[in-house]
Amino acid sequence: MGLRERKKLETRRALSWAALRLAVERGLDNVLVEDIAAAAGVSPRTFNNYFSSKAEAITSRHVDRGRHLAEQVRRRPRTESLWESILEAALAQYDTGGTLPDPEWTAGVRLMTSEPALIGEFLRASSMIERELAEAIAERTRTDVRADIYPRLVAAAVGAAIEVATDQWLTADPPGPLGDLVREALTQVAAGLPEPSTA
Amino acid sequence: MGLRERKKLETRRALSWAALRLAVERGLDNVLVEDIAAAAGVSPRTFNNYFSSKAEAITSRHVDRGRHLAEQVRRRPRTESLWESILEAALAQYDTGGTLPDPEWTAGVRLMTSEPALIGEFLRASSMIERELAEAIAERTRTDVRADIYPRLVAAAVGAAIEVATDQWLTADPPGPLGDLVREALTQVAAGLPEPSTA
DNA sequence: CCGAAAACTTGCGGGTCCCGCACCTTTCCA
DNA sequence: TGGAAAGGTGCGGGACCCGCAAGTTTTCGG
Repeated sequence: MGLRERKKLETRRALSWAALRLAVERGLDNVLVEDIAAAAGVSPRTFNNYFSSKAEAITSRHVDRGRHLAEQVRRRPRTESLWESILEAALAQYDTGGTLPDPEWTAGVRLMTSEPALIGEFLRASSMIERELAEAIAERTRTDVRADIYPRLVAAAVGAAIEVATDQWLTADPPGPLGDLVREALTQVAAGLPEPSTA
Repeated sequence: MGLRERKKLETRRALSWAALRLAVERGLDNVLVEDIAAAAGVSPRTFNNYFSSKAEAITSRHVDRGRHLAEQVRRRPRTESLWESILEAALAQYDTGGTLPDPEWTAGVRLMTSEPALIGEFLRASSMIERELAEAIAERTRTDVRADIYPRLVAAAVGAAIEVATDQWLTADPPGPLGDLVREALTQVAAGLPEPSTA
């Protein structure tokens, strides 16, 4: 990888990181593009060469994380069933086993899901991720992303499960382990979300 | 309902309708807030008293449609299972039985899901709808939207299924009946999305 | 029916955003 | 090593969105 591309990636990371950090610190409305650019050591004009909006810069790291999940699903051994692979890949990312998740990530998600101006872009990012996840699933199941409804359906359902689990975790009063919630959500989805018996 | 509220609702409808129509006709970038306001017979400033952005105005009708779905789930007879109710409510909205769906709606969805500046707001709107749907499901299943993961999980899964079905329908080359796709998607989700046997 | 209060509309002004364009600097590669 | 390609920057402008302070319409109690 040449110097050129390395610098670009570095600048991109610096910008998205600065955007997220500043927005968490002061609130989105108190952060100008100018501030983000300054914090990353580039001109304001350059900011918009990398991201087309503040929101996109902030959600950029969320996208990276999601890509990682799709990648992991792809790497899982074929001896597993699809749902086993998905569950394991998801847990590898969300089950922190005892310790708390990265506080920076927590603050980021909390910001993106609460600030009205960010929610849309956040969901859009999730949607992009689901597209990649669908590709991975299509590969695994030998289905066709364009012709078959199946891979996108699974990807969307998985995305929904993780989203709900995360949201529940963020608002739960005594915050239990996030991994457990993700497992619970995915298991229920894979079981067809049977109506709870009103015993 | 007083004269005041009636007029307000009328203005709101006029604005969102004008926004959608103009955007479909000329493309989003060739429509100014000024144009929308003019088409609805109010001042530009008034536009932003009703909607906080062009995107919100356009997606407003999508929200209305979604609310209707949640409402219908609520009204279904309790003799049905939850999934029966959901399926019937969804089909009542999406199965046009033979005839083609409202071309205005089709154009609207196509616009909202293709124009980058609208996708975020579109998903945000869907998310709002899912929240209401979750309430309806919680009511039906005597679960708690805040404490239990179940109702939101179902709502999100249903939203995902409808979204995928719609998207598939929009891009399918010989466009089959939308109702069939929605039925198929919801049925698969309710069955736990079993991995297709690689027969 | 009336008059004040409440609600809505509108114009103005300003801060911000985002992009096209042209110019300059840096990196690449033959 | 020198031209080509790509990235960074400043300028300028169109558009957006909101606060504010009138002005106007609807409401409602007496």
